[in-house]
Amino acid sequence: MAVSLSDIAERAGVSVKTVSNALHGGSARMSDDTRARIKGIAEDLGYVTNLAARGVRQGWLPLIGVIADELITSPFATEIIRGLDGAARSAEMAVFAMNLSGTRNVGSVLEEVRRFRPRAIAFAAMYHKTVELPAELAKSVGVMINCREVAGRVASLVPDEEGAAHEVTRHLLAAGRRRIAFVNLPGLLAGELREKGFRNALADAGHAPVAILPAVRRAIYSDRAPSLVIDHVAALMRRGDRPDAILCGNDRVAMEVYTALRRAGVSIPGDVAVASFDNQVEIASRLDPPLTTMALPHRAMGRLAAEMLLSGACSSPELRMLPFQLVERSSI
Amino acid sequence: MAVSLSDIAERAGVSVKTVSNALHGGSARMSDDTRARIKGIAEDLGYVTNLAARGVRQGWLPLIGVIADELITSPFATEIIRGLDGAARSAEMAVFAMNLSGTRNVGSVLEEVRRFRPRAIAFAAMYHKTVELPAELAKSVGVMINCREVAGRVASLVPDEEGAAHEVTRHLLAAGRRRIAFVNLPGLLAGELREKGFRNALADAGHAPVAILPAVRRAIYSDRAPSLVIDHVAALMRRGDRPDAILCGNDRVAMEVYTALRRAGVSIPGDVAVASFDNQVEIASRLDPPLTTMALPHRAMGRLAAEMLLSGACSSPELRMLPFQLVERSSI
DNA sequence: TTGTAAGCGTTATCAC
DNA sequence: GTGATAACGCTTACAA
Repeated sequence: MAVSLSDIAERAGVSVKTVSNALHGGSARMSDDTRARIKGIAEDLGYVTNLAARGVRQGWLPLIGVIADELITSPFATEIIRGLDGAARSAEMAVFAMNLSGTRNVGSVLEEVRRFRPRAIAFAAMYHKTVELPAELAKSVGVMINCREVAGRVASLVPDEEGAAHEVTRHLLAAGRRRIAFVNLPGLLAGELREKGFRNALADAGHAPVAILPAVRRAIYSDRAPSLVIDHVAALMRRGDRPDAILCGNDRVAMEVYTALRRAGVSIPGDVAVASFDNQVEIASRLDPPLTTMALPHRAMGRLAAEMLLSGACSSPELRMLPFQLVERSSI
Repeated sequence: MAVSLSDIAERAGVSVKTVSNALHGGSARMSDDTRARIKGIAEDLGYVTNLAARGVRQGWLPLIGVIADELITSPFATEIIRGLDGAARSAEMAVFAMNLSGTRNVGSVLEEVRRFRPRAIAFAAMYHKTVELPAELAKSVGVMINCREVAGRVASLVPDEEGAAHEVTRHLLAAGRRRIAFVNLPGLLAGELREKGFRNALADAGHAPVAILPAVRRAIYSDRAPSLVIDHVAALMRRGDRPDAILCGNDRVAMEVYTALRRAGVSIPGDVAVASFDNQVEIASRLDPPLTTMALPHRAMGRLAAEMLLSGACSSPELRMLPFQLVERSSI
């Protein structure tokens, strides 16, 4: 069994409480001498605080529980954890992530997390979406990250998709592009909002989109089959009014758009500028040419979530939209 | 404060112990009637087991602590967690990951993890590497995942880089390729071992490599600058004895090799076959043509690690190498 | 089958 | 400044 306060107390010839004060009681008044001596003994013995014991006493463990709606598999999704972790650490807390995979429902995972008596609980989605949380569960969750609770019972942090689309579209316009097409993600909330922002930005500038195409996600077919994006873009480039810029629903779509443009003998950005969303660095920085894209505010969402949870600022169930950041590379 | 066993006991008119038996004492003998009644009350009251309290009693929390040497940022690295998580869950345990980022050293993170009194601790590296663990820390760590402890004091699980390279090279040879070049990762253990397997496979078949080039990692320069891989491969293709296959150090290198080949007007796999390592799906499946690559055994390492930790089979500090899996797409 | 008492390591209360 | 003592919620040992 690990060394405990009483082991130290015995060795130091003082009471347990004194040891506790010396090691953990920040401002408890005691002689510097005693304190130093006790700390020395603790060090010698290899004492490590038992947070479980402290947890019984206090009613909670210094943990921020995170329920992730899918296995945290996408590279930028881990940025959410990174943000949470940084902010949590400042408060001497740790992040405890639990994945909601397969058939497990939110209720059972939430209970699993609650068994550990975390100080606060967040719910994080891997893709921006709407989530339905049963009323009794909503009470345990302090903040929703990258998703919105349908009933609006829980504070939510989401990326400002519409604003980002507006911004990147303005950027394309500022670069002199006028005939802009949008190859969108089908059936995703993010895609819907991005499209809205795109349309608004064009309308504000007095232009009309050349085309808005739904991208067919390769995953629907197979890992190996070519996606329909290629055909769509090929058709687009055969039109008389071919675009001079293509905005893509995300970086993965952009990767396929690049393939299509290449096959059509179109140069980027000479003939057609390309821009996108997500800043999935592995892809965006290695495409040829490197892709200009709007970076998702995942880290910021994580950090803000932790700050809200720990400061108890999650009382009002407001929806906060965080801005993307434009990452300029050379595809425009 | 949350509802406890005594709340249930009071309501049920029985002792705390009886409630404990009813809810947690799997085979404890008691009337089905009482048990059902108690469970009903627990349900009504919304009872959630307090693992912190149980932990004080037992001396440990049902956690597998994982110390990750870098922020878990690479998409396949999360597979390690996934593997651990699956196996841990079978044993009613949870995985508790702690990142070793920035200036924090292993000792302090290890202590941070130990404060939570996990049942077992694993150390996971994001890239296959050699790790030096101070002797006193090595004792707390049960297994090393994706890395090897220099002193050989701790059981280690690593990918069989050499075997994978041997296998994929044989695969290229079986496809009729004879003039194979290798664009390697510089300064990485994985690259070194992969190169060794590559050389051996060619030697076994009585061939010699056309060229072995160190890839210069783009990250060393900047997110936006082109990598030297492009120049290297261009030079390679201008040679009289140009290769009919290129094996790449990993999928990201392959992505740049694709760019270089494309610029050189070389078709894949018609003129040159390409194969690689990692199976970073986002990239490999979306390249044009989709990339044949050896998938890292991250999930298997995670699962095996958890099984070893929980069965106490980590006593012998042996090094186990797990096989990659060939994922055939259409670049060969 | 159920109850009682003790103990896990910590912190809080209050007395000295 | 320091020390008893109780308490947190749970499990174990033992008694009924």
